[in-house]
Amino acid sequence: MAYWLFKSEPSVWGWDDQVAKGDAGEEWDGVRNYQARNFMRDMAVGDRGFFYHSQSEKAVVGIVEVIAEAHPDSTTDDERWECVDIKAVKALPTPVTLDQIKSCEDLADMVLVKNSRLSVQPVSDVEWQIVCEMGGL
DNA sequence: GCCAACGTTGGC
DNA sequence: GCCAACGTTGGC
Repeated sequence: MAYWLFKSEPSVWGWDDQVAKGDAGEEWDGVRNYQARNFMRDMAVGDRGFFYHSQSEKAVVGIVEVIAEAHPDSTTDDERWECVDIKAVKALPTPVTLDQIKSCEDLADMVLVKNSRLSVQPVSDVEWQIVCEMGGL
């Protein structure tokens, strides 16, 4: 199983919105970046991901699960763009902030730190474990 | 609100 | 195919 990180502006689509969708989940649409799209193509049903709030909050707030593989993005007719469906699994007891991640030596190589603009990114097994622990899981 | 970093577009 | 111009993102 692979791990990922999904970034969103909470004012547009936040963790609460994701939770409200329940097990039905929602497609992660609106991605218009090739790198991010390619990562979504690599995802498999059952993969887990962090849900990250950018902008004012800048913290990992929850865990999601991929429930559908990449398919055409329903928000555009441009067939270049695809997206997966994800559902909320559980909130982190304590959100893990970007500051915390940056101040942890073992997380210095996280894509979140190195390429902050990428909205969908891979997370290594080790990074996953560390952030989960920091979040109280 | 500013600005740096990055990706994309389009002219040549 | 290169590169300048532009738009967008996201941290500060």
